Amino acid sequence: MIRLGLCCLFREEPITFRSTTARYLTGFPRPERLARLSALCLHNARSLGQALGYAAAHGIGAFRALSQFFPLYTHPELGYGLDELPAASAIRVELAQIARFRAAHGLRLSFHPDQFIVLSSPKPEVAANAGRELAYQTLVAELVGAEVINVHAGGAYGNKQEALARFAKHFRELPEGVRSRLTVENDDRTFTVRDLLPLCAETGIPLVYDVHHHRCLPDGLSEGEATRLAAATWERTGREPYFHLSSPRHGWGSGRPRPHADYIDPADFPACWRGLDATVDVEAKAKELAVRRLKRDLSL
DNA sequence: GCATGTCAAGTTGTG
DNA sequence: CACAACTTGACATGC
Repeated sequence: MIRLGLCCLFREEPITFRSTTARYLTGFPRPERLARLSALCLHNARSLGQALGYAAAHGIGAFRALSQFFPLYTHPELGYGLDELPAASAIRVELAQIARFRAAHGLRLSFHPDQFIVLSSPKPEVAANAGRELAYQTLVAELVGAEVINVHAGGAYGNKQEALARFAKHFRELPEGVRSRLTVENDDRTFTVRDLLPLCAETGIPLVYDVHHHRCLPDGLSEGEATRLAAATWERTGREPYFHLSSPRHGWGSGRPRPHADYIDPADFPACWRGLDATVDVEAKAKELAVRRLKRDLSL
């Protein structure tokens, strides 16, 4: 059975996630910085709990958390540890409640680090920074019971094979908690499903199949083949595959199909996904409204 | 109060 | 060579 997932934010429901900027925070002495960050982290923890409550109430089976859940956690100057925050214990209580609620309702939780997380980089400091960021998201993932941290393969630097070899090398150097959660997604500029399958075979990393990216950057595989091959990379883990779906804001014939539309056109839902056991993250700007509309349109 | 410009990080591709 | 696109706001600032 297909379960639909909501990504990061709400359009109408009053559930918000707060952040701040490094530039602004730099102006305060460290104790006040930590106090401000603490308030944001506690707010975000409570909002994540509300988000899961909303999902459970509306038959939404998965939620993707914001990367900036703990704002600036890994920043080189402004970074901090959870237990340095004045509200650390209240935050831990919230996260533990979320973990229980998530498990009780069978909801899936995932993280999707930003574009700065590049495990294929030839620059040691970039790969090291990626490791720090992944360690942070893993810390939160462990506290709330999230099972997936999904990344793109990054840049090719003129040679995809070498870039993927560096990705695999850096992957093997990551802690077990990160490795067991990490997944890799085909993107719309560089790495296709066909490119990533050898990496997945070699490392055991599950492949998240984004059909919109596949349509923007085809690789000779049909959607049915890509679906089957991507799903096969999940079998070893015993977990349900993750797919991503969006519709083009300006239409397929517009010359710029990449930007996401407010809602999903049901015609963009691949016929070969019907009846599968899979989680489909809905990447649509109308957020919870789009998930609920698609659920209705597909009679899920 | 409300509108607007800015925001840590990387890479690619366009103008 | 500079800069927008990725995602997508939310925030601080300035009027």
